[in-house]
Amino acid sequence: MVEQADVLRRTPLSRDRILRAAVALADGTGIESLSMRNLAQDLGVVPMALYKHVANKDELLDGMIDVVVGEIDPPVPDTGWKPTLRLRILAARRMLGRHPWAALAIESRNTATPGVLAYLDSMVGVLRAGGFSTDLAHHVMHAMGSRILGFSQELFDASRRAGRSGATGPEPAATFPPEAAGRFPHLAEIAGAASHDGGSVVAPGCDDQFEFEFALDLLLDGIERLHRQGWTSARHHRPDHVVGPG
Amino acid sequence: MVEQADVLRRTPLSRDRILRAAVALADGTGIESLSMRNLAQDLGVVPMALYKHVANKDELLDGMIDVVVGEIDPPVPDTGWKPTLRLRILAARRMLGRHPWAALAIESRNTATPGVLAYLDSMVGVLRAGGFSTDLAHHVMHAMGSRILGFSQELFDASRRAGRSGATGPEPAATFPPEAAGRFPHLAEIAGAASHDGGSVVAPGCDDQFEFEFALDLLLDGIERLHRQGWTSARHHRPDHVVGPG
DNA sequence: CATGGTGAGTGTACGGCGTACACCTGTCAA
DNA sequence: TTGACAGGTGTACGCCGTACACTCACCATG
Repeated sequence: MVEQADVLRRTPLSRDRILRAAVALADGTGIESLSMRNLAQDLGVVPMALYKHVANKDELLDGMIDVVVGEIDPPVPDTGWKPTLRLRILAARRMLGRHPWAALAIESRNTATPGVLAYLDSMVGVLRAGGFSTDLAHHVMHAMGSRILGFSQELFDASRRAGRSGATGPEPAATFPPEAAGRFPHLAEIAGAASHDGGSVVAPGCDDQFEFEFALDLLLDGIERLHRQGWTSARHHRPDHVVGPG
Repeated sequence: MVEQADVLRRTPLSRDRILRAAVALADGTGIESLSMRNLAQDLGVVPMALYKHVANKDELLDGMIDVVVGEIDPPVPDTGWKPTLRLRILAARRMLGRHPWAALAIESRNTATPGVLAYLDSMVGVLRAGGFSTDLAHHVMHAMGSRILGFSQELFDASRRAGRSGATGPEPAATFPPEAAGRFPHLAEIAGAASHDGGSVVAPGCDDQFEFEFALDLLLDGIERLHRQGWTSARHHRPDHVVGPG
């Protein structure tokens, strides 16, 4: 025991070890309970020791983001831009499933980390290789937005809840209490409409993965259509904002 | 002077007055510097006085959200679901322009506020009135996600920056420092590609409003297509996740 | 071997945060 | 007149990030 703790304490701190411990801590107890003090304690070290390896908490978060973004599977060479993008976005989504805190963390930062930039750059590369003009690729990247990193972009994302990850089972309807059904009839009507009557779905709630892929494919199909039509912003962009794929 | 302060102090506190002051404070100095202490000081009152009217800071934030969501123009009756949705979403976006902190605040909360639920309910109502099945309306609401509240859904939203709102002019490229251009060639190529060569655009950066409407119309057009085709999840939802609008 | 610089880890402290809890005080019904 | 009560106050606790001065092991150099 003492020996093991001793070994732990003797293992030298390093930026890498700190980042890995921070990711593990955030995975386990949620990002909101990731404090420099908790992290230091996990590492068997005094809080201020961390500051020899990371500038401050913001930089720590940036590092954590790059760690998890680096986990996203690289793009697999495929027949075209569309399946390549699709598969990689689904891979990013799997990463977010492992690190539910990452979405909010990335969105809260005001500046892009190198890892995120590298990811985005490679995604643009896929588009360009698929024959997209710089113009269209630009607008497509904006239109995809955070979805290109696998974000669900739902208003109330169950997996985003800051508390303990994993086993968020008990309350699928926590965001829509039953007593509100009367005041919001359309929502109530909609809520159970994920009847999934075609499949053997067990849960009464809706299938997150299905909703994600539905939205993703809706977007990708629209993009493909624009690409085939040779869409160009020159024909649509007007100062009075009569715009759009129309 | 003393008299005015006295009048201020004499004006009884109320939940409403607190919420309005909180919104004004967040608008002015950013959500991150909205503390119970600062807010109390603005109101000429001691911090703990606030707790007679709001349960805690989370409930305060919920109240603030409902205040600003209530500012969104009501839906204007129109020829159909598409322009109605479009106009109201653009109205929501204008609200977010006035209250840049609101997007992050709404996304960070894990439970829907009554105001947000009312907004969503009315949007579902528009879809249903437009002839959407409960099934399709359900999936459409998921696919729109936070965009239905006017969220840009961009990864690095300039207006989301927590600091001072307004006059964020000086650094449009803060998220993409020029020294990174070499390491991210595709991004560099894309960055300037918002050439807008068809219009009289002044700024070299891209036009947020254009990008937003581009993405919105891409989505709405796709939805319209599904609607016309009588899309139903029964034909697409399979347990093995071969899904999508295809 | 002595020495002195260097850098990792430590200890203390400060100002801020949300908020529990006991307290005062002005108002108003009985 | 009184006594309950609601709204505002003061103090205090335990968190937070982190500035700053420190100890001390290590190692290149004399």
